This record gives sequence, structure tokens and C-alpha cells, in this order.
Amino acid sequence: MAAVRYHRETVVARAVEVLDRFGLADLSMRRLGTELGVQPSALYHHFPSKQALLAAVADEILARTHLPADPGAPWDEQVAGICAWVRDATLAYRDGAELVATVWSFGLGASTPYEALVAALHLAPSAERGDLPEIGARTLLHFVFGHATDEQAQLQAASAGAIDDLPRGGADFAVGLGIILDGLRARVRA
Amino acid sequence: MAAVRYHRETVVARAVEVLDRFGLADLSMRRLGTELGVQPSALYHHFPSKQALLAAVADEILARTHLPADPGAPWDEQVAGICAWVRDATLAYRDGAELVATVWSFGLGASTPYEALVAALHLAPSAERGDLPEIGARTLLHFVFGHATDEQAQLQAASAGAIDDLPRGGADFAVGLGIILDGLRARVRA
DNA sequence: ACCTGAACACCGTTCAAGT
DNA sequence: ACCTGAACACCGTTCAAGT
Repeated sequence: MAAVRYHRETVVARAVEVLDRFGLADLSMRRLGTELGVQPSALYHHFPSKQALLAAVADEILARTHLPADPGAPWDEQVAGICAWVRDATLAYRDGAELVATVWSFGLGASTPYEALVAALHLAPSAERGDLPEIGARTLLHFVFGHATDEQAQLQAASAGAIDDLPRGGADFAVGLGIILDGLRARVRA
Repeated sequence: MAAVRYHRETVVARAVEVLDRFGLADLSMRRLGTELGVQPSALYHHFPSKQALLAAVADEILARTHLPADPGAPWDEQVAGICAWVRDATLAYRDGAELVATVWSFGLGASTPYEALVAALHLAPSAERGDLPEIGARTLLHFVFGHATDEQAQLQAASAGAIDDLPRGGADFAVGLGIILDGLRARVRA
């Protein structure tokens, strides 16, 4: 039969579209194959598994929103900027937060946020810093991913008719992040 | 044919067993039906959906580990105790952390940790407290669930052969929790 | 290099019917 | 009240074979 031919990038781009329009639950290998006019087995030429595909989609989502670099800023402002970037990037696509969090927890990709946070936390002045940059980065990511996933679930529920409570935007996010940043500042004071 | 008859409680207890022995991915309605010697459709007499079953399993897991009540202790010690309890309870069963976190995020159950944290945070002295108990509770839960899920994934990977890095037990947990507690204390000082 | 076609071993859920 | 049997509409993955 016909058989259109794709590159890896094209498949990822189409997967992002399917994700944003139909959600993570509908982003199946069979659905994506249908969307591309191709047998599901054809996708295994480009990716060894669905997890690998999802990892590529997560990295693509993170890459599409730029992290505004600010090398001169204090460490805590850089940390806040990175967290805001992760929230913005993942909220920009349907189920983006859940997807990126899952891929990160699988250890298959989406590592840019972690690396950026560790680097920023290494700028903090601390005589005995120990593993604080790594533990601090993970603590921040648990909050950011958890909060963004919750927020996105509420947005989804609201747009699906149950408009009981509109999410309060970034206000809760700022408070929660502020709590963790205060804790980090307290552990960093020379 | 034969047709054994069960109560809701028996089904939940068996589901906990299947979860602990084979993991969340293998806890399917069909698998659980087979384990009980019953057709999968029979389970829908006891639960309206798989999500409802999972919610009952999550609540059962939380109920099986007791939260040591300590009404006289300061609010921050109570918060630390609740977080340690959630970690212990969810780590006690395979994939317990992921399951409880999922059920909580669906809003179908596993609400005891949140309620206990909100109550403890209401004990904190603060003139203008606002939504701090609720936001603080959610921030703590994002950390506790995220950390416990990560820890359990590493434990699973380690026991499956890849013994590269053993998890460091509760040390990382204590540090991350300490950061958030410091942040909460800073926002509570009268 | 990229795709087809067919198969394997699964899913959650519904529903009429049985006891 | 609790279960069967059959069906519906799906899954991820493998693999020989085609071009």
C-alpha cells in the first residue's frame, strides 16, 4: 500500500499535537499511528518503546518554552525563575505537567529542570553545603510538578463543565514556592 | 458454575495482596477477578469502577498503619509526625506511594493525610494566617508523595537487580521535610 | 530505511441472564 | 445480593515480510 515516510522529529511533533488535543490517555501508539496514517508497528522503527516516545515528547514540550537565562541574578531569583519556567512550559500543553513529571520519575528524560535547579543552588553561599543542591532541586521539583499537575487537572475539570472552583492561577504556586525558598534560604545563611 | 461470594472488604483485602505481590501495573480488574476465582464483571457489583476500587485500596493501606496521635506536641512536631506516618504507611506496600498519590490527586479518597496536616497547621500561631494551612498541607503532600514514590521506585529497581545505588533511607526525606518546615516556621512567626 | 500485516497477550466496562 | 458469559472497543509489543 501507500506508506508515508516520516522522520523521528515529525512523529514527535504529531505526538505533541495528539497530546494537546486529546490528552495523555488518548496518546496511544495505535492512535498516533492512525493519526499519521501508519501501522502502530511502524512507530517502533523510530522509538524502541512508548516510554521512549513519551520521553521525546516531554523534552520537546520543555524545549518549546524558553527558560529566560539570568546569569547575574542571585541564586534564589534564578531558582524562582526556573520553577516558573517549568510551570509555564508544562501548563502550555494538555497533560503536560503529568507527562513531564512521569518521564522525569522514570529517569528517561526531562532532566533539564533538575540540572538547572542544581546549578542555581550551587550558587548559594554555604560553607557546608553537602547534598543541599541535589536534595533542594528534588524537593522543588516534587512541589512544582505536583502543583502543576493538580492545577492542570482542575483546569481540565473546569473546562469539562464542572466550573465549581476556578483555579487561582499562580497565587497558590507563589505561596508554596515561597515556603520552600524561605526554607532553603534558612539553610544557606553563612 | 460454582461462584464464590464475597463482601466488599474481602475484595479490598485481596486487592491489597495482589498489589503488594505483583505491583500496581498488574492490579487489573481481570487479574483480581482471576485471583478471587470470579469473572471480572462480578467486581462491578462491589465497585462502580476501577478508580473506586483503587480508592478503597488506598484508604485501606493508610488505615493499616496507625498515625501516632500527639495532641500536646507543638504544631511543627505534629506536622513532621504526620509526614513520617504517610511515608511509612505508603512504603509498607509495593507501589503504595504511587497509588495513594494517584487516588489523592483524583480526589476520590486518601484524604486523611491532608486533613491531618491542615488541622496541625491550624495550631500554628499566626495573626494573619490566610490559606496557609491548606497551601502548606498541599505543599507538604507534594513533597511527601513525590519523595516516597521516588524512593519506592529506587527500592524496586534495586531489588530487581540493578543495585547501583541503594536508597539512603530517610536521610533525604528528613532534609527535604526540614526545608519545608523551616519555610513554614518563617511564615508563622508572630 | 521505513513500512505492512498478522499475531500475542492483554485492558476497563456494559448488560442481559442466571441463582 | 452476587455472579456468569459474551460482547465492545480498546491496549503495547514482536516479527517475518515487503519496498
